[in-house]
Amino acid sequence: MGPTMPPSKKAQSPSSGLGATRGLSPLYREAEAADLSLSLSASFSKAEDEELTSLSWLHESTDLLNSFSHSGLRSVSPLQDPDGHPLPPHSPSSSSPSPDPCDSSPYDLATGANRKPPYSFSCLIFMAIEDAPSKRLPVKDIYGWILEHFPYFASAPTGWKNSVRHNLSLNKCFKKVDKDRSQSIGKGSLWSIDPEYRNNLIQALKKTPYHPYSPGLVTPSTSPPTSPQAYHSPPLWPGSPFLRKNGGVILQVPQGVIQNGARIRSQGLFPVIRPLPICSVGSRTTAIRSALGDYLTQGNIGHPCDSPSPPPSDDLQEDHNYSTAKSPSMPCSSQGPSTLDDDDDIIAVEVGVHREVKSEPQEVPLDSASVSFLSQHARRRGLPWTKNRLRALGDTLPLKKRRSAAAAVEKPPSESDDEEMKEAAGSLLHLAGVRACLNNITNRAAKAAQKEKEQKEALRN
DNA sequence: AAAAACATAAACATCT
DNA sequence: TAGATGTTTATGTTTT
Repeated sequence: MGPTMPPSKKAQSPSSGLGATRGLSPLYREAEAADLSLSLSASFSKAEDEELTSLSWLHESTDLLNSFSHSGLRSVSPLQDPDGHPLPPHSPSSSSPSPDPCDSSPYDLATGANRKPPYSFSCLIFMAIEDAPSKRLPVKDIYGWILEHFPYFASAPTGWKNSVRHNLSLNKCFKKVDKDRSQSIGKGSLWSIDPEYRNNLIQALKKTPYHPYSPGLVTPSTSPPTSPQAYHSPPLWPGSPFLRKNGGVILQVPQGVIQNGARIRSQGLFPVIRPLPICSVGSRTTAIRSALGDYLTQGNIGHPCDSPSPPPSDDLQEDHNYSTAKSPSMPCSSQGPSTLDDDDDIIAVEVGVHREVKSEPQEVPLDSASVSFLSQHARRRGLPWTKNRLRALGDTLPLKKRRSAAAAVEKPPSESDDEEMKEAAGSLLHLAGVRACLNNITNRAAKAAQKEKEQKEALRN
């Protein structure tokens, strides 16, 4: 970027973070996937092969489904081992011989306060601002919010404040609000979230393994989103206005509890921070996510984006300030600039299964999150073509001017939500069908067993 | 290996 | 003037 940049270093894309803290998600994701990802899909295929003659696979699968949905639901609830026994928050001395990916976390689950939170500064700032009633905060209050929710920073080196300011300045997701001189708040300005980039911040939070945006953290809403905006930018974290308006909030963490370095408050906007996934549970969930994901992808859900047409970019970092420009609208996205990647696919399945399991198939509520997630399930990563294009454009402009310049080449969102709603509904219903089928067979098996038992008893008598 | 994402440090300007 | 705030540059680390 800078003209003085060493040639060996690529023009720095000093994107202030939009993504989750690195190093966590990929590690545990991989390990999870490697663990039980085969078990469910294997079960499904086994069913086909054996023509349902054996029911062992079924119980296996059903258990997995249940545990998956439950683990998704009770994201802050007691973690369980594969047998359903509660696990301590973090057990490095786990008997598992294989390396535990969770151990690689820089996070201290036991105290939460000693280690750096698994959120990038941009996520922290975002949460702070979103937590403010007026959705705008002076830096000082952003400091305060971070300190209040992440005690780690109380004893952290003072540089973090510099990083916060650095992020505010450089991340175009954050916008300085012109301060009314009459209502001066003292030094500095108020900072707010640029609505254009809000979705991207949400996506960034989603990429954090413990993000409070996870649909798994919330109860399914029983009514559809009330505003069109909700379809595009569903604020799904517990306590969000959206949720408050549409349903309940699952909060199972006592007030004041510190988890993942976050001080949990029941009334806060981001009161729930997902605990670091314990692998025995996490691997299950990923297994199911993976298996169901494959299942859904194999022609069970058609999506316009599955066609050979160029896949949309879902690079969240396209919204970074320094040299990149706002990410473009996606031809198949109803969610604004960014689309979903594999992580989001995971969430999509999580939502679907969770809802399906919790309610009758016909009662599956379709909120914006599940709609978007499911509809984009099979989407694949695309080349961030606009990123390069816009970067080339932006590099020649002063920092803040790049934003407007980039915006000038933006295209408005074009995809209708209806199509995705239909697909999502199909996906959910399909999941519901899978589950119903499983239940059906389970019931029949149980009945058969019962009958057999009764016959034996009758014979004995 | 290169690129990208993110963190951190620091210099400097501006404002209160 | 001091300190807070805001901007920018430089560079290191880690992940993709």
